[in-house]
Amino acid sequence: MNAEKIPDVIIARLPVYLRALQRMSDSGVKTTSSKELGDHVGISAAQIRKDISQFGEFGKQGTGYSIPYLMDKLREILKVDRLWDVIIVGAGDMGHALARYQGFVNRGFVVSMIFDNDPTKIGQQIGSLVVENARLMTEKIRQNNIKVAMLTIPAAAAQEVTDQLVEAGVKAILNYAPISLNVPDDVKVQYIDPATHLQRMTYYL
Amino acid sequence: MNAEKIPDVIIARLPVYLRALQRMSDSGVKTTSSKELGDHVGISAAQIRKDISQFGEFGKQGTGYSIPYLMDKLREILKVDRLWDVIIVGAGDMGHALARYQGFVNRGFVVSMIFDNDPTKIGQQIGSLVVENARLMTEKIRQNNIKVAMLTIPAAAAQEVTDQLVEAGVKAILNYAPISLNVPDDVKVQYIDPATHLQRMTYYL
DNA sequence: TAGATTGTTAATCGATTAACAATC
DNA sequence: TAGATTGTTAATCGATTAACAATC
Repeated sequence: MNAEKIPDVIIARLPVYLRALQRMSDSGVKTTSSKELGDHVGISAAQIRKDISQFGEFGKQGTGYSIPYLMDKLREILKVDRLWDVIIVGAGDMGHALARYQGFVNRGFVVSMIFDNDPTKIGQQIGSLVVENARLMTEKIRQNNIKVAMLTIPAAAAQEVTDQLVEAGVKAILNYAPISLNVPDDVKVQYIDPATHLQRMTYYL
Repeated sequence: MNAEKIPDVIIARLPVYLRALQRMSDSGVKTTSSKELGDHVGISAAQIRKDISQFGEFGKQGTGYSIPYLMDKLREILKVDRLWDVIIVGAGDMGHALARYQGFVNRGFVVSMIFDNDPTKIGQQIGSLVVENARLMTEKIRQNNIKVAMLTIPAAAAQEVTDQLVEAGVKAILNYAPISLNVPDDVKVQYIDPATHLQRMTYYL
């Protein structure tokens, strides 16, 4: 048990390590070193070792880390050694793409519902899901104890819907709307805004 | 003129400031303070002032910042006071969603081409674009002097296509494939991987 | 054993915050 | 003018790197 507060920057890197380990594992490799893993993800070996050692002694001197073992440990730490039900709010193009994305389930997530308030979209089939009426959203969130949501609606509606999600018990929001959200301290938000990400690179051009 | 190297973390925050200012501007506000802007984006007033002051004295004591003026300056700094042609590689669900996204053009970007290597997709119309043969990609990149690309292909093909993009002169890649890319120092990559972003939040649940 | 690589400490480097004189 | 808020300095805080003893 580790009582120390782990810095957010370290937590943010762990999924990247896990993703790289998954790829090594897929290609049949069983063992890696902090040097090799660091080369893969563009981070120094010292930092990799420091990050991992926050949670225990998962490596062996001389031989490095067992990939399956380290993956298990990282999954435990990140709490993705289970399947989280995730909802999508907004059945536009982005909502569609996420609903059909095959990459969630082996990384700890299942899209279990998708909502919209547009009558022409409600009832529509997307993959194995049917678009549900947004008016029922908070009720369904509570019934199914949903903690994780992805928000793919216009910026103008995003804060209001966020307030509903939070009120219904959602604690993690992946926000695709191009706006900063206001949430209580115990609710986490991650932002995905392609224009913002592009603007982080043009400075260097 | 500022010869000092501006830290990457500051550059990464500027698009967020710009986005918040745009929203204030849209709602008719003409002036803001570091305190108010900071409240909007969840960053301390001191940090906002420090960040902005790296580039000049854009505010006025007593009254704060003129929103249109500060937006102009941030756009100049980020080089989004112009329109960048951007290509999409991969015409799957995500490529579709990005090709039809309306949020680029007023933030400095125009999607000008989309490529795929799947014969059933080549020739397909998406919005105002037609899916082009990936075999022509490097040629078209050179012809049109493309510097920015979005990558929405499976992880297995991502590094190979990245090498082609780099070889053809692309300097900024927004990568939607769930894999870390290897690029030269003068090429920037931003990562968008919804599963990774979700995994950054489950730790806290 | 000899070589390799971890976990950890101490040193360095960088980023954030607090405080306030300057000034609109 | 009086109040508000900037730009900037110094202090604090936190993160990264380098180095190496421990050990597989």
